[in-house]
This record gives sequence, C-alpha cells and structure tokens, in this order.
Amino acid sequence: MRRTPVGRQTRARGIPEATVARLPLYLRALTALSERSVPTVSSEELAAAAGVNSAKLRKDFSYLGSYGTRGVGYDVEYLVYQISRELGLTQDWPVVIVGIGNLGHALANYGGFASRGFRVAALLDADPTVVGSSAAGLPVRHMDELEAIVESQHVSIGVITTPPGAAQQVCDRLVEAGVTSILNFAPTVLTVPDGVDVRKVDLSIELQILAFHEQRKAGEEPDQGRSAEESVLDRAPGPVRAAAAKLRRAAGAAKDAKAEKAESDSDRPAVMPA
Amino acid sequence: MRRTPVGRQTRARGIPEATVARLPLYLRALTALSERSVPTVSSEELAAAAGVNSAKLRKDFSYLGSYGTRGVGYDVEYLVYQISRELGLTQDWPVVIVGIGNLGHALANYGGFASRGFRVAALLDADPTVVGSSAAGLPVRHMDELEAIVESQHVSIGVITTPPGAAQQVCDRLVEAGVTSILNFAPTVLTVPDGVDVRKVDLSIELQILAFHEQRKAGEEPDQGRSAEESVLDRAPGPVRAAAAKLRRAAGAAKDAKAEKAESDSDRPAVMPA
DNA sequence: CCATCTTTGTGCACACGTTCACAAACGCAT
DNA sequence: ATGCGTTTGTGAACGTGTGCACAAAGATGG
Repeated sequence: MRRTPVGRQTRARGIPEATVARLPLYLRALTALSERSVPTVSSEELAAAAGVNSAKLRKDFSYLGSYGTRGVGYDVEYLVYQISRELGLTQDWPVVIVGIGNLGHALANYGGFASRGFRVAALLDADPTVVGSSAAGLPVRHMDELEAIVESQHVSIGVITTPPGAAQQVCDRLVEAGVTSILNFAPTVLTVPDGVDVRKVDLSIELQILAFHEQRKAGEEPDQGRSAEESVLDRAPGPVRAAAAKLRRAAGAAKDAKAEKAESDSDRPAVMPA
Repeated sequence: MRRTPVGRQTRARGIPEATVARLPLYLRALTALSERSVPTVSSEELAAAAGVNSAKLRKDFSYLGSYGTRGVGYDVEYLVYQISRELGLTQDWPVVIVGIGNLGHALANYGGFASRGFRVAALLDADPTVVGSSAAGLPVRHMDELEAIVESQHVSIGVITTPPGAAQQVCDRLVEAGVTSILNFAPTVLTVPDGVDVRKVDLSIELQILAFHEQRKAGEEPDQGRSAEESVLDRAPGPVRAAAAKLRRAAGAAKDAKAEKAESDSDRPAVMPA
C-alpha cells in the first residue's frame, strides 16, 4: 500500500507550491493554539491567525486530506501533527551553516530552527581568526571539515551565509559532499545540478520592493523623476526611439547616462547604487 | 504631461507584482556588468546572469518601456538607471531598525543596504543594557526616541527584528509615528491599517519548505510515515472519516494525537515542534 | 539600396493561484 | 428522528504569471 500518485494531479502527490509555502504559517498559528490548549479551531479563526483568506486555507488543507469536521472545525493537535508530517518536520534535519559572520551568528542563535526539528550540526568558516570561536554554544570549525561532517552526520541541508564571492564555491563543495537542499543568503545566483533545491533569502531585495511601493504611494503628485524629453521617449514605440538609442550608444555609455540624468534630475538627490 | 495610467492596465502604471520582485535581480546583474564596463547586453545573457528565462525578462522590461535595441540588446548603464528609478532607488530612503539582537546587528552591518540607496537612520532597542552600545558605527538608541527620529528624519521604512512578542507593539508605534512600509523579521502576523505595506522574511519558513522537498526526494521508497490505518483514513472522504474524527475528539485531543503517533511511528524519531 | 542576420517586443495559449458561493456533512436540541 | 444552525470541502469563474513562437525592427555587409 504505497502512497503513490493517485492521478488527481499531474505532479506526484500534487500539493501546489503556493500551498506548501503557507503550511509553515498554519503550523505556527496552530502550535500557538495548541499551547493555549485550544481543542478545535474553525477555518475562519485559523485563517485570521495566519493572516490569510479562509477559503484559501480550506483549499490548502483539502490537498492534505479531509482533516476537518463540518460544523465543528479542525482538531488542533491532529492538524499540527498532519502538517508537521507533511512538511517532514517529524524527522530530524541536521543543518550546516557556512559563513559565520553577523548573519551566520544570528542564524545559529535563531530559536525558530531547533523548535521545528532543525538541528545545527556544525558551524563552518574559512577565516582562521573565526574558526576558534564559538557561537550559540557550538564551536566554529574549519571549512576543511565540511565533507567529513556532512557525511558522518548525514547532513542534507546547507545554509550559506558567506560573502557573495565565496557562495558558489561553497555551494559546489556542499553539493559535492552530498547536500541536496541549500538556503542561500548571499546575494548571488547559484547554479546547481538537477535534483538540488536552492531557495534564496535576499534582505536587500525585500527592501527594494518596499521602496517601489513606497514611491508609488508618495509619488502621485509631484512631477519628479522623468524630464520632459524622457517622458516622451520612454513610452514612444515609434521610430523616434531608435534614433535616441543610437545616440545613447554613440555617446559612449557609462558617463552619458549619469550625466544626462544629473541635468534633468538635479532637483532631487540621485543616490545611484554602486 | 503627467505619467498617469495609460488605460492599458487596470492598476495605475500596471507593473505586475511578479515583475517588481524580479527587478532587483536584474539590477544586481546589471550593476555587475556595469562594473566590468560591459556596454550592452542581450536578453539572453542578462537572463542567464539573473537566473531567469529570457522571454520573461523581455516581458518584464516591456512593462517599463522599450529600452532595448533590436539586433543589439540593452544598454547596460541606461537600463541600470531606468530600473533604479522605477524601484525608487534614485532617492534616499532613511530606515530605522528596531531590535538590535543578533539579526539587527547583522542587518546594520549589511552592505547591500547602503549600496542601494538605503540609509540606516537609527538603531533602536528597548533593552537598557543594549542601548549604550554601538553597531556598524551607529549608536543604539532607546525606543523612546522612535517618534522623534521618524519625524525629524522623515523615515518611511521600518525594519522589525525584535522578539515575536514585541513585534506588533513596535509595529503600532512605527505606524503611529508615520512609517508606511515595514519589513518584518519577527515570526508574527502583523496587522496594520490600510495604506501600510508589510513584507515579511521568515528564516524558519524557508527551511521548512526545503525540508518538504527534501522529504519528497528521499521518501519515495520507504513506507515510513503513515500507519496502515492512517493511510486509509487520510484520503477517505466517505462516512468512515466522520467516525474517526469523533473518536479523536472524544478521546481528548492533546495526548491522543501524539500517543497514537508514538505507536505507529516509533521506528523513527518524532521531533515535534514546540 | 537590398539582403541577411540578430534580437527585441508581444500575441496567444496554457498553467497556476485565488476567490466565490453553495451543497453536503456534522453537532445538537427537541 | 427530525430540524436547525454551523462549518467544511470543492466546483467553477476569474485573475495572474509563464513560455512559446514569430513578426517587426534594427544592424551590418555588399
């Protein structure tokens, strides 16, 4: 009696990615309820606690099976277990953290890991001045030990918190050693072989998205930004644009764009990213 | 000549959210090219550098306007500027970080902020033992100064790196003081009034998603997990389930689920989240 | 000026995700 | 047992995102 694809969905076991991404949210809300010894919860209540729509929550749960009771709601403890199992949190996941700078330190100390079945198997760094020290009660060990640790402790998840320059190299070593899931905090695009999962967390990207919306909110009135010339050019799909593009290139890229901008936008600070 | 909605899309200026989320990726790849003084780049090359599909990239750019030249590609410097402007990075964004623990420290030192127009206006904490210290060359100031700082420096973006218990309270104060965009690292669902944006970064959620896929990869052979009873019940939509649900509740929630599990799953470690 | 080669910009079809709205299922009281 | 109020589970409509594939636009060489 195998739990093989049932044909309902194309993908095996077919839980949508969007649903998987929300399961941890539900789990957190549920464990909070569990700690308060709440026996059952309705989709409406739980959805509110998790910050989502109740219909979405019910549909999400429907992919896992029918764990609710109509007219009553969901059994909190039972649901906690089902979601934990679905996410694979009923087993122990040893994790290595590579790159023990500020962020690596923070992650090593982060309580949310241990409480959800993730165990920090080792902290690794290449810098000899860091290797002796300890963080969160664990010694920082040298990169040379990576392969041995991954193998002996059966580590399948690696966290990269190195500077961007070292990330790909560290990634390669992790994969080579047998790690098949990587959480990347370095602002780099990692390339990995098939079968290896990479998720990235980029702190500055989130801020940039916020800035976009913030600008949208604030920038409805002032005519800041584009000069008259540009506001015409930007959207003009005609042959006019071709000439402009030619001009831009002909004038010698780098300096041109910035200089051109300094003229038209001199009314507000032009903080260009490095 | 205002840059008002052109009617093409429902939303004003209509840049899809998915596109906005990718713009920082493109920007990073482009700045790297810019530093190497590469004058132009094709959608294919840039897409590879950013780790996306080239058609998607071209469609993304098409929302910003027609900045490419057919047969040639995109002018790197010009595109850097256009994306920066679209994201609002051509202006200065003062940011406050609240909660200077490990993570707050890491963020204060994070280079990716300053290089993209984000300026740390202040570090704040409620703990008197932390308030005196300094991080990344900035003094840690007391929460009491929050309102004054936000107002005097025109801070519109706040970063919350407090323990979960304090997050909502801090959030309320930030919003009250005038902050309209919040980046939340605390594992809590924040409720804010309309007009305020919240984005959350949850370190443990990403790991849980990885664990899910990892389990999927590893768990194709062993019949671990569900007991025979459950593998029938989980998917059974019939009237059988009703009786089972009744049993679960009747037997007294909490202990039951775990005990039931301890029997059937005793073959592998059952690390339940707290 | 024409032919050819390259690369963009986008129409179109499809996949995925979200939301609505309601029938079926359940508990409970009578 | 029957009826009533509640809540789940899901079909169906809709919106958003993705990727193909190709015409149009420009560069380049003769």
